[in-house]
Amino acid sequence: MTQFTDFGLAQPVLRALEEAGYKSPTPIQAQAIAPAMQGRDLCGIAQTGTGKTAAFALPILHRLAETPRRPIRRGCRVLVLSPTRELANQIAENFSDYGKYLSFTNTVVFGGVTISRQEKALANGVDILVATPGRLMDLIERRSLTLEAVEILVLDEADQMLDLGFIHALKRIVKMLPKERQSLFFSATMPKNIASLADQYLRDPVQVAVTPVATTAERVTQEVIFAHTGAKQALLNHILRDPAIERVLVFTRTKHGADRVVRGLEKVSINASAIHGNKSQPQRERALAAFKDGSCRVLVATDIAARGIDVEAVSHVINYDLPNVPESYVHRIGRTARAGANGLAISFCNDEEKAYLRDIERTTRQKIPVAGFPEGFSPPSRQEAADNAQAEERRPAPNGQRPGQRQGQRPSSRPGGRPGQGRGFEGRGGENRGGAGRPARADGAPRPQENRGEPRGERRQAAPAEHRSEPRGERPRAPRPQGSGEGRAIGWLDRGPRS
DNA sequence: AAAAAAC
Repeated sequence: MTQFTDFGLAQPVLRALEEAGYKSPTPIQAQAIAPAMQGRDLCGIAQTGTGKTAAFALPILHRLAETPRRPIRRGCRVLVLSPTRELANQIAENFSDYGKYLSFTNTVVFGGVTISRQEKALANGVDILVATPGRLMDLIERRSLTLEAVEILVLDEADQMLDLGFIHALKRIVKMLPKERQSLFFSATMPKNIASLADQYLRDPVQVAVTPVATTAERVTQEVIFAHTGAKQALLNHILRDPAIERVLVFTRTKHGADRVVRGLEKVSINASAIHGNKSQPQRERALAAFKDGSCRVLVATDIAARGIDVEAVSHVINYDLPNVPESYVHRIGRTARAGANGLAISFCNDEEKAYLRDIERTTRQKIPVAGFPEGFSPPSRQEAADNAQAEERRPAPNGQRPGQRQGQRPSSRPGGRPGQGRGFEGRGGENRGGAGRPARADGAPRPQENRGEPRGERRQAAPAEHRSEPRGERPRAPRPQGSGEGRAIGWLDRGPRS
């Protein structure tokens, strides 16, 4: 069996790996590290959770260590592009971890936080820059960043980047890169548009594939519970009353849905926070940090967190809404059962979602066992649920607003409702600082206030499939978080003397 | 259709 020591990685990299307790590479690492170390281009098909980040971070650190040189002013030697801010942060943390015994500078830039600190961080150049496309373009247009000296390009989650409409930004970015460079592409799936992009940008790439598309993670026990829309919240509240569920990720289909679920949980005194694209960056960071450090056991998320968010010891994933894209289901449940742990994925399915369920089962080529309601749970009738929803609409919110009333014309610009502060002028900045001032708890987090006015009447529809009810299997105990959970603060890798 | 992403 291959060990990390077999690759001939630079000693400081090996030392960091050893300290982290990593001995043998995952399949993607086993295939990707050697060619990437040699400077080959790479096209990797791998889902998150396969050890993809280390698969490119380790050889990149090795190559930097082999050819130490000072980055040019406002330039970077390695550019890593990520579709979401959280993933960008995480990639940068990984570089910091694996590179802790090297003296490279590593910074991350993304939107939603003040730009001036990022500009300062780039002024003297950095070795490794992790970025989301929008802020990257912004920095380039401001002449705070140049890509003329990039030696290695990494495109992470390429398929999601394209889904999110980053193709134009991507093309502009790649045009600015030197022709002579190493390019590493990673994608969970390889649809035609990604394949042609790879064709265009990669030179004689090594193809690496480790997981067939839409393979659900092993060790994730899956089940589906049929519940009409009005019963879902009560069902969730009931399930989460079990204190054995220590860290649970709840997925909703919409941003409003996420906020609504959080409010529903809070009504029964279950502390939860939401993470989605309408939240300010500080709110997003607070929510994720509180979830990671255990001060908040329930994180309600849109698909922003479906990919790439690597939180240890997520014991349960609950699909409050089924995703209409089967791949999304795979990514979501892949958030649990990570690092050798077991996990349980429970999906709520209403009449309208039964079609999605069939799609998911077809794509993953497996039937998801149907579970009945948990013991002691009786769902509200559709009528009751509709009445409750109506009452909820009439009930004034604590801030004096009625649910459904908009905060302003552009609710997303001031998601937390902090008067007088735009989202770009608070928080700790996007660069890789020591994390000073990052609140450890979500306690002070502003409550979501974007409400919605959509009536909650149940749209009835003929129930197509009759699914057999099965007894609920034994639930896995939530694994205890290892160490601090949050990990150490992201730090600058202080530039030491160069050899 | 919704998701995220720059200001």
